[in-house]
Amino acid sequence: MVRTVYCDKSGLKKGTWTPEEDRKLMDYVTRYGCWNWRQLPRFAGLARCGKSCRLRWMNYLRPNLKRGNFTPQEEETIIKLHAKLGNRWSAIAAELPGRTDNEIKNHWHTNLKKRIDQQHSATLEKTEVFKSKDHSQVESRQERSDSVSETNSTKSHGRASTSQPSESEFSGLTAETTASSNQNLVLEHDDFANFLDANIWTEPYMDEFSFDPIEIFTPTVAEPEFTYSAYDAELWSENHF
DNA sequence: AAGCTAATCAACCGCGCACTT
DNA sequence: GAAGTGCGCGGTTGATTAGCT
Repeated sequence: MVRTVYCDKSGLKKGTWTPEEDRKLMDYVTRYGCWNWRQLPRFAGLARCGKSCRLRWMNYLRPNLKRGNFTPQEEETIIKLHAKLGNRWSAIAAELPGRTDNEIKNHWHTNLKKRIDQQHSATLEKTEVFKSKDHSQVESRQERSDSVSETNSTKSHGRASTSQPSESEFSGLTAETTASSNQNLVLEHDDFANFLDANIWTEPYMDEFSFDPIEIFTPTVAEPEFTYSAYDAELWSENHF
């Protein structure tokens, strides 16, 4: 899962990082901090571009990074935040200590997105089933109504057989139907509402692009600037090398 | 065992923003 | 105000692994 090492035109190394490079970067950042990513590789003795160093540090070498599988709680948080914030991975990562934006982004694209899509299509399917079921009831109701009023009017024919029942058709139906005859329909409405409630991700997901980022994005308390002692570095190195 | 496909994830690339000169 | 520089972010790529036929 790593890119082969190669050098670009300017002689800068690209591709996977070697343990030696990691150690150099770790040592340097631990000792001097990341005062200038562009200059850093030169001083750290690395034939890498600053961007690459920054990325490696942020996504892999930075201490307090969690490795391994995402917990269900973390996944839940990601889904919620994604519904709220969209693809603002860094903002999402800020809410998940120890996780990087890259890691979250990868996890989203490889796992969570599919899951959400499945839920989304299941919701649509159920909605369609509900609509067609409801529609057929409207139609049968309309037919009965039509048959009654057939002698009085012939102009209303055909309307009920057109695609979707309108809102007025629904409200008319509620007003017209007796308690006993519409009981099933009411229950189904409730079931549908319950289904939507139970399917807690549906709404925010579908509403993803209609949020007001300024209104809903509540900045969290910034984490204190990372301070890293030589002892920590040693301890970390022991565990990782 | 071999070949193929899908999944995973580290790393690269390009763009935009903020800051400095 | 324009140009230059650095950084951060999000999208994309591609090598490797896992799973299936």
